[in-house]
This record gives sequence, C-alpha cells and structure tokens, in this order.
Amino acid sequence: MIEQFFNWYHQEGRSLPWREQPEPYPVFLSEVILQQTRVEQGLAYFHRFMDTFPTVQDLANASEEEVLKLWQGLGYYSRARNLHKAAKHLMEIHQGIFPSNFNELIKIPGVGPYTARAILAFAFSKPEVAADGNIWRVTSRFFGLNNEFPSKKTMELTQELWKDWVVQQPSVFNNAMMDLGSGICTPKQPKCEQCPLQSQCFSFPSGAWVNLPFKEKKTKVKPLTLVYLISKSDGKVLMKKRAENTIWANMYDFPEMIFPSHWNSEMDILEEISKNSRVSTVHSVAKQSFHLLSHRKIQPFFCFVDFVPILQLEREEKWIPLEQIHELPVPKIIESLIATF
DNA sequence: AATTCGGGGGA
DNA sequence: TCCCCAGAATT
Repeated sequence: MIEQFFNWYHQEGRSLPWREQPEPYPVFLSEVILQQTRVEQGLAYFHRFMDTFPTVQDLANASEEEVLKLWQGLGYYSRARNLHKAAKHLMEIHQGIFPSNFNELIKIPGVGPYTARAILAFAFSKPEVAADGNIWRVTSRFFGLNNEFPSKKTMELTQELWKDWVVQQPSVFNNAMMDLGSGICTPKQPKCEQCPLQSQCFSFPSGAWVNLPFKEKKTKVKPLTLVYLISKSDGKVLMKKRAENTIWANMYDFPEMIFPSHWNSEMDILEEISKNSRVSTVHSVAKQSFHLLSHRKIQPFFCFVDFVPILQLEREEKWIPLEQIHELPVPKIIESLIATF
C-alpha cells in the first residue's frame, strides 16, 4: 500500500522548484508563501523572492518596504513582515543556519507548527507529518475522523496515524499527501476512481467523505464603506503608511474615512465628506466594485479632493511625488488606480 | 477558543 | 454565491 502510494507520487506528483533541491531556505520560503495560498498563485512569487533574495542574509539586509513591495498582491501581509523578521532572527540567533529541531524552528517569526514540521520533513528528512488543510482532508476521510482542525490533539493524532508511512521517506510522504489532497481528494467531487489509497479508504465504500472533514465555523464577513481621499497637487499625492494592527499594515494608501455599509451612494459620501474639516473641495466621487476579503466586504469610493491650504499632516502621512508611487507597497484595492497616475 | 489577518480560483 | 487554499499571531 505504502509502495503503491509512493509510486503514484513519482508518476503523478507535481514537479515544483522547491522540491528539486530541498535546502532549508527555499523550503522555508515556499512554505511561508504557500500558507493559505494555492501553489499556482504563489509560484511566481517564489521565483521573484529567490531571484531578489537568494540567501537568508540577502533577505535580512533588505528593508521591510522592499519585502512588502515584492509581496504586493499576494495578501496576508503579516507573512511578508514576519518573513523579514525571520531572516533577521536567523542571522542573529543562528548565524543564518536553520535549526533542525521543532522547538527552535517554532520560535522563528511566522513559523508555526505546520511550517516547522514541513521544514523538518522536507529539508531535514525528519519523520514529521506537516498536516495542512490538504493532508487533514485526506486523513479525516481515509480514517473516518471528524476531529476539529487544526488543534494540537488532531495534529498529534495525525502524526500517530501515519507514523509507519512517514518514516519511510518523510519528504516523499508529505509531498504525495499534498498532491493527493489538492488533485485527487479534493473538497468537492474527489476523483476516488484515480486514488491510490482507495482500497483502504474508510470513506470510499459508504461515500462518507461528503461530510469530511467536519468544519464548524465560517468567519463572519463584515460589510463596510471605505472612502479614499485622493489629492493630487503640485505633482504629488498625499499618502499614508498604514498603522500596525490594521489591515494592510505598513503598506501605503490614502487618507481614508470609514463608514457603516449603509452609506453607499455618491450622495451619502458627498454629504459625509463635507463634514470633514480637512477637505476644502471635492472634485469627484467614484463608487467602485466590492473588494472582498475573507472577513470584510468593502465598498470602496475613490474621491478626488483638495485639502485645506494649511493642512496639518497626521502621523505617517506624506506627500509622495507621482513618479515615486510605484516604489511603494500598496494593497490590491488601489493597484489599478495607482497605475493611472 | 475565537478573531484577525488577502486575494484568487473553482464549482 | 460559497468554499478553501502547503496557517500564524493575537485576543
């Protein structure tokens, strides 16, 4: 059974750049990029980062802004900030060499239980199951489990259930499980007729896989209206670096006003802006299509305005020359707008 | 234990 | 629309 599974992987598995020569740094980089991100989406970013920052030291010597700029468009930007912190951490604590034990790996910023085990399995050939969403789906269906995921207990159980498999070839096992989960044992309409594990699968005979893995919570999506106040003056635009502990932290956008979602017409926005003492004139109000995040449904408005002559700049606000805007890391929501400047 | 972090692609 | 993707950090 195990042999059959590994053979399937060698024939049907994906060929991915970080699988060729599994050194710690590319493995680590790929794992961070692929957190909650599909391989197809992350692939180009992996190449960009390897080209721009070939070593941990190169990454550590970069500025956070450079890292964020390279990460632009991929989302979950705390990963980029932590990636940068991780490189500095590795240089300071480990002389740029990745540790090969769980307790030290998990101290690296942005490295959690999953990523730590992935590094151990892929880069150090340790018999660890890197239980991501794919592997847990396969596991829950194969053994007929409906535990909560992710949880410490479920992680430990997963280790135990696959220990005779993973010990054979840790790297091959994890890669094979991930490819099985993403290509065969998919959330909907799995291709069971092609599955190398079919004959031993708990869920296949009864079709029990339809309800596995069990999932309880779906995140609530809060609607809101986001009004950007855009002012071009003297070849410059007033922009701001977003604060920590906000969405798109440390990235750049414009002064903003946030409203409950029921203010959603140009008239409403015009009325609200008129109450803003910083704004002297409103040139245009343009309603945009929804911007969807996992936990927000944003109704954006792009409003071109003039600010009052003696404008008191708030912290992190700065007049940016038009030709320098493209150097700044910006969230997706204003990417196309910036491109027209 | 629950929330908060983006953005995209498939059905 | 809804789901969920090689999850981690914070509350």
